[in-house]
Amino acid sequence: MTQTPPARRRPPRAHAKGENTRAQILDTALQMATRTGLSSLSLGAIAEHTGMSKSGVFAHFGSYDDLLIAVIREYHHRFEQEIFLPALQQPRGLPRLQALFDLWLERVAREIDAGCLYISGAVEFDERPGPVRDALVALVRAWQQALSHAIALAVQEGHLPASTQPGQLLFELHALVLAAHHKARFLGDADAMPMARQGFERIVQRTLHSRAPDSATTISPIPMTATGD
Amino acid sequence: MTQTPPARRRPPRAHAKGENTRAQILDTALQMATRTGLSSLSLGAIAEHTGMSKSGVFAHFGSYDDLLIAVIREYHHRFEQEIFLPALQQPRGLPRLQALFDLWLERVAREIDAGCLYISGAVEFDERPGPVRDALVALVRAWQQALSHAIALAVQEGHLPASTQPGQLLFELHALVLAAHHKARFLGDADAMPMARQGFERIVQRTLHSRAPDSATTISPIPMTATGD
Amino acid sequence: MTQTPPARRRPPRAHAKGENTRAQILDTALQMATRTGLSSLSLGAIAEHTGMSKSGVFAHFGSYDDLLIAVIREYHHRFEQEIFLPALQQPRGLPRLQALFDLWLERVAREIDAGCLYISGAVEFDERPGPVRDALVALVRAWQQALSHAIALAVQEGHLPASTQPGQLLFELHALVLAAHHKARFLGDADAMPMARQGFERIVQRTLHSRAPDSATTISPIPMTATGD
Amino acid sequence: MTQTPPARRRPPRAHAKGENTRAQILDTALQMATRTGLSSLSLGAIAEHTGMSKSGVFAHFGSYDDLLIAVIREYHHRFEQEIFLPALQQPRGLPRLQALFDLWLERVAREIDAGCLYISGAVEFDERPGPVRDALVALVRAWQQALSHAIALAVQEGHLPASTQPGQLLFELHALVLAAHHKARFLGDADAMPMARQGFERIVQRTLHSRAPDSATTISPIPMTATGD
DNA sequence: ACTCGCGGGACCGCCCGTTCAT
DNA sequence: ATGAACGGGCGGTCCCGCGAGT
Repeated sequence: MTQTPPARRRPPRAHAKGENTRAQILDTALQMATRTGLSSLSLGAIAEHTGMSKSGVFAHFGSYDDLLIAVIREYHHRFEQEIFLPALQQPRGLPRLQALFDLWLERVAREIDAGCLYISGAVEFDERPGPVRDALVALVRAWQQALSHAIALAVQEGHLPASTQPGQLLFELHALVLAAHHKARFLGDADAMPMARQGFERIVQRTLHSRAPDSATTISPIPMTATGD
Repeated sequence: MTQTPPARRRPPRAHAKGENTRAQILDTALQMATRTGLSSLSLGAIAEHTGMSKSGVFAHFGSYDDLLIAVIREYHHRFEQEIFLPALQQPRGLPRLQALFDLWLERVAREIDAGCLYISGAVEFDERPGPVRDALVALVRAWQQALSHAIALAVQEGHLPASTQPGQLLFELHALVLAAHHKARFLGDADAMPMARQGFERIVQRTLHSRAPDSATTISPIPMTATGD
Repeated sequence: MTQTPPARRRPPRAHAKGENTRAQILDTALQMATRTGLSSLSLGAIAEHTGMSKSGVFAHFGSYDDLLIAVIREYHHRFEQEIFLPALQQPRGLPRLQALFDLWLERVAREIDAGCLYISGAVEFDERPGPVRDALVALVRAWQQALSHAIALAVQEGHLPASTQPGQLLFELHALVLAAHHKARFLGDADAMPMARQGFERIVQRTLHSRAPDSATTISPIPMTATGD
Repeated sequence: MTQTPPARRRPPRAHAKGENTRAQILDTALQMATRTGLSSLSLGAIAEHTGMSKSGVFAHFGSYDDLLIAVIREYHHRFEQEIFLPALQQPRGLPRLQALFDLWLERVAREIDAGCLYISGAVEFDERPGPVRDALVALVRAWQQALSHAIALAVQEGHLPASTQPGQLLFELHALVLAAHHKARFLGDADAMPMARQGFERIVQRTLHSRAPDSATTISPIPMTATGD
């Protein structure tokens, strides 16, 4: 969950006004992207929503691709603020992992202003190589790394058995979120989130039972400091 | 798994030449769509790939939306031929369910001429209401119905405990395929398919042990005729 | 009001079926043209209205222009049947002239299925030289010739003074009809026809008074055979 | 005769360059429209005539309809400058009415760069409802209002008898111009203008004699200031 | 330094009249 | 009399640069 290098073409920003405008553009664009997908972002549409001119929008980013990348980075930043950091408040181990999962899930299936860019973007760009896709992949990988780390900590804490395959578990948790996204946003079914949550519990139960069938079924809150990673 | 809502404008086709051309257009378009997404389909691009003129392509479908719908239906048809029907050869119960899952999975993660339209289309159209989305939703639902049926048969055959929650199981299986699609096509990881398969096994184990821990762990091949559904 | 030479490209027609179809096409096309103008005629639209295929429509006329010309000729034919011939029933002189004027006027301002092709076509083709315009001009001239002849007869009969300038009178009568067309169809005013009729009366009164102020003001029906021209 | 409904989309223009280009586009488009009709205006054709790109032309008007409306308004503006305002220089009453008629007539039958949009547009849009037609109707009505006003002034000045029916007179004058347009531009006859002028005189005579046969036949130039309306 | 007006070139879905073989 | 296919044109939108205003 570390940050990738700064913008590629633009000189280092100094003037506050331009910064603010750029931030406002990104905010608007991000809202549009999470609602109707990255592919619905056009300079004209952003300009209309922001009340600026197309070229005014364009000037803040060297190209359309760079704008997309900036939007993705902005999403990543907010994702960190709203999902990753809050989850760090939870004690390390299963509670934190569960928090990461729940917060993500909540974001995915939220009704308005939602849609996870990591998910919709993945499909939109899965066969369109280029810098945008590269940026997206990098950030998704960072997020998966963070999840992996949380899993490792849970093993380390003894909440999950030592035999746990972290990659497999990550894969399965990710799968649940993807499915929730699909079921909620595409099919329009209302029970996507409880199903994903139940899936999480079932996975954890299964993991616990596979090698440690005698431990407690309900996860007790673990009284450890555990704020850093 | 059979569903063919009536065409909207075109009269029933009779002449063989036009049929062939139309089939060839659909074939080309389907290849393009599975490789780079439905949104990459344009009349001009299809015309170029087929060596026809734009208007020649257009004339076979009353509108662009109708073309998309035809592509989706064609995908559905092939999906039936290559995944659903072959799986029916397996004895009903877990073997057939596994076959459905495996064949689907294989299609999803194939390297060239692949990508599952049910998955990519879902994201591309999850915020674009209209007849195209409706057609897509209908076919995805049909496919999920087929999977549900297979699960129910597995319960009926005693391969899965009576306490099985079919909806939850379907959700989790679907999740694995979505994740495999994501991991293979977007992230480019090679181990997507084994992970999905292992996920399948873990889910089945979980289901078996959840309420009926005493039944057989290994699935014996079931000696029933069971070719129909 | 004499007929111009037959079609230009098609071989002499023999088969009755083809004749009937062609007549039906012309009928449909003529309705469309009088309602929405010659420029709204397209092969596709005609095909749809007739239930035929585009090429089926096309095949009956060597080209689009020939179709237009055929439509214009068909209009001319009906114009003769519905306006010219009935007016010939009136005794020659002012009564017949008035009948020509009234019948024409009625056709021009009729609410549905109306619009005089001689008028709308004149504007649509006034700067588009070619065979269509030539045909249109020829038929309009024929009609004006007929009007001129009626005027001459009225002078000859003594209903109009010998000093009458036939060309000028024709011009002014034509003007009234054009104005009625404009006022009724474009401006949508309901009083177009009475104004045109009053204009007719005023012109005739003026003509009568200019040199023969002593003759009868009301036109007495003239008891002559007068069926031919 | 002044009427400028608010523009529909574009912000108020400030930069001179764009204004100039827009004016040049309108000028070119207006020439094309007066020569070959409003329906001959297409973005591509205008672009070609102006040496610009289609999108360059398009960008100056929010839509094709807005372009047409702008062309019509431009015509209206020039009409005011070249016909209405000069006629105001004539003393009110018959001289001014005659001037309005003559100047209009001259414009209608001019050989190159001519054709009256109020006339050709009326036929082209008489069956095509929409904003373009609405704009055209509004401006034609404004012009007719101006003519009506001039007629009323002529009555007021005693040049025409009090019994004059202004609507009828307007109708007949309009008729003459329509007929001149038809005769000159469609039939290609050279004597359209003199006929229209003679028609004007005959109408005036008719009006004078209809109820006030005792007044002066020849119109004496009226020695009044009367420049405003 | 920032923002904008303006214009371009490519492409979009769609419809046109036309040809050709059947 | 038809269906297939074509080439060209339609109005409209896209992303993108240039030059000038502030």
